[in-house]
Amino acid sequence: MNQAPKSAEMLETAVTELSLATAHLLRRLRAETDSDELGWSQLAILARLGNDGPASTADLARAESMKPQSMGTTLAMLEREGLVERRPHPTDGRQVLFALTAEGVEARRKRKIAKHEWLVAAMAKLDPAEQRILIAASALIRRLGDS
Amino acid sequence: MNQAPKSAEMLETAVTELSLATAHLLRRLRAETDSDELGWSQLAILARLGNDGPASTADLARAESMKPQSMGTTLAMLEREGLVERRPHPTDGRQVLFALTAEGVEARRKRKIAKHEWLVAAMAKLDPAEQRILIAASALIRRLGDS
DNA sequence: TATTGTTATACTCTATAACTATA
DNA sequence: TATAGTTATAGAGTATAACAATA
Repeated sequence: MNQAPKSAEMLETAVTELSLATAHLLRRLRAETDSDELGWSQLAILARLGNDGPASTADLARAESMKPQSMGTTLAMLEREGLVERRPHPTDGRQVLFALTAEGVEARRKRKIAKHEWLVAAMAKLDPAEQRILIAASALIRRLGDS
Repeated sequence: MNQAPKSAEMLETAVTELSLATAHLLRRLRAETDSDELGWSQLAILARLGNDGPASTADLARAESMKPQSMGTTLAMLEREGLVERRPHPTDGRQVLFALTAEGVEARRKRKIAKHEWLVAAMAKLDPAEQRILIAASALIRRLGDS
């Protein structure tokens, strides 16, 4: 008996645990958060535009596993709040590039703090080894989502 | 420079990564799943009733970080599908206990497999050390959600 | 013909509010 | 008066369908 998952059944158990636990964490996090904050996909869009620069609706939809129509709706909200702005694509007249506004840069910095306050406090209570596991797992979870 | 988070800022970064990555994974998982499956909270309810036995609406709501009204609605759906059944509480006439039906036991076994098929495949591609990190992290994430 | 984006509509999940019944 | 549950309504987030513009 070693620590590695050995069978499809063990992987299935692990996957069930992972998905139910993460679903619960996100529900909890929403319950603990003041509701006029930005949603997860909205924060993800700000992060992506901040890190990678301007991007089109279709690019962002692919990156965040959403349909382009849904991404369009979400971008329209962020635009209405003044956090992103439209730019014409230099060569392709169909595309619209979205970029962070100055206000969007500021929102990215500030508003994610409110959203995460509860989780920061909860994570601060873990010991350093446990925190390291979660940090390593975050990178793996991102890879799974992107794969 | 060691591996442990040392400041509030490092914890904030870690928390942002964790929440955005998990939110993306759950979106992706939904996109990859045939849509007539059970939702996450529905699967969580079946798991909890299967592991811990019958429970009331209020108990389940607390356990899954939902409002009792929302839990009531969700339980009503599961009842309509024949997966859970009502029982009177032995001593408290206000409470209703919910329990898995035989069909619910079966659903718990079968339908979560369909829901998780994609993630099992993705996780199977990780190496054993990475799988172990995710398994350890799942338990921590559950603790964070319950805390 | 394929791709990008928009608009309209609908569905899922969860919340809030108002109510009834029991403790 | 406090707690458990129900019903009605609303909101966020995302999907599908139908369409227009550009490649």
